[in-house]
Amino acid sequence: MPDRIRQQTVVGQVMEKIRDLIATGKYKSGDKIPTEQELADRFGIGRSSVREAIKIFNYLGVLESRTARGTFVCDRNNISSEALTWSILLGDDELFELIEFRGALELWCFMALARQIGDNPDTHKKLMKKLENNIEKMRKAEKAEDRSSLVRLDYNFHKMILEEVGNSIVNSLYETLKSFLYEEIKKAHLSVDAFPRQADNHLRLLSAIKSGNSETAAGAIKHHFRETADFVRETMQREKEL
Amino acid sequence: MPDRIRQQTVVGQVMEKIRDLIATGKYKSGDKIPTEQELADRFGIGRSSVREAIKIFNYLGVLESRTARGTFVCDRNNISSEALTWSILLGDDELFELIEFRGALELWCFMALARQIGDNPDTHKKLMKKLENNIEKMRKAEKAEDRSSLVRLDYNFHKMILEEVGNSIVNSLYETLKSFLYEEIKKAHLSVDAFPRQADNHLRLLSAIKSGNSETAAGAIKHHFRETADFVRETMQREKEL
DNA sequence: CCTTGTCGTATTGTCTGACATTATGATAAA
DNA sequence: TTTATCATAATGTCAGACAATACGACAAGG
Repeated sequence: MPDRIRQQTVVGQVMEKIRDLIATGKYKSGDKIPTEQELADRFGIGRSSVREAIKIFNYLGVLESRTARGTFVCDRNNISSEALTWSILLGDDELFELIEFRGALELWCFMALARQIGDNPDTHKKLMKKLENNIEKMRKAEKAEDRSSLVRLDYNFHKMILEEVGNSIVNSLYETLKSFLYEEIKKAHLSVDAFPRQADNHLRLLSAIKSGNSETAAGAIKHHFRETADFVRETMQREKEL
Repeated sequence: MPDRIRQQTVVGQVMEKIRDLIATGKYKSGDKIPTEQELADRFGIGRSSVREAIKIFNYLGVLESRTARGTFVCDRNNISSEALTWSILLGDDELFELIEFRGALELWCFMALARQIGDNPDTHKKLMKKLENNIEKMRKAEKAEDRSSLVRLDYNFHKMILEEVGNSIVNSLYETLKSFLYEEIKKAHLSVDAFPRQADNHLRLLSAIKSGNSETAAGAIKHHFRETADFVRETMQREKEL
């Protein structure tokens, strides 16, 4: 089946024009492009068509419109991984696939981090300190049976590691996953009597990282996620029984 | 420096509204959303504001507006690659992050697959056959110096594995990445004289999977991706020298 | 000299109403 | 049964208006 023929719309043509202006270097990072009215006049079209094109570029992080000032070409572009995010949003994926996927992201981050530490044990000292601190708080929360804090601490633990490795795409996706999983996991924690011993579990993860051996780290994170998955599975089972 | 305060614009709010409508499942893939005028009335705003929001979603491949028919929710494999294309114009950093991210997805799939085979060596026999077949074709393509085929075979090799493991999120994301990376890698292959010995490389990957040991698989895939990254880096270097 | 307040201006943000274009289905004609 | 015509509804586009606002100039006051 051939792709649907999409006749070139005015907005599409404007986008190409603007794209060319940037691609050819006519306007560079930080430059101010002509006003909407000016572009509309130059292209012989309505201002709203120009606006729609500019709006899209705004969303893509290519242009930035500032009220009363004008529209500028962005510099270091943080191209939106929104497109990737939407990909997740649009699917009616199973909870387990989300957890699996989250595991894939973390697996990679853990291994990368362990590897870096293996190469040079002096790096990431600060992070280690913060992680230890976090685990300490977990212990307190466990004692106080403060489950809400526990979930937050759990999330923070993983988030800190993700950020340290610093792939912005991975981070952005993780953030998206969070909004899906966070509530789910929180609910799970609140609904059951027992919950995993988080502090100990995370301590194991930390040791694995410190070992500087990516295989050890991989083993630990895989184990961790298998436990999480089991826990969620169990919780859902109980919910069904009600 | 604190983030710039960006006051919520009407269009931004509309986008959130629409996003919610989809996220909450009110409108699913293939559904027709209300007309622009209807949405404008419902939200108590002008039609042009609704249009701008819808336009952006159109570009991202989330919605599809058809003249005289209405606006529909896309299914997720239409997520626009064009949006990602823009990042080519931008820094090289993003490119490496994408490659890294792709590596993260594959790492997980390889390990999962190897693990499954380790647990039960009789599974996935059919896939193994197909992979061997693919490598054979690579050999021929290498002899014929048919680089275009080589890129396609490379992609297929990885795609087959991803599909076998069968996490739909991972697959969907990989598909999105493909449209973006495919061209980039193809360009790289075409522009340099030498290229890696793909058949041998992939044979190593296959053996690692067959071993049924996920650590072995992890090592192999990491090595593979380090090579790929180096190759791209090198290519870009050469391009800069021109 | 420095701060503060006021005002004009330029530009984006938004609304409205109009008309153009076109895909679809109903109806009529052959 | 096929073809032609037409009405309808929706998006596509345009023009004009006004609102909101950031910024610079300039004046007032200390």
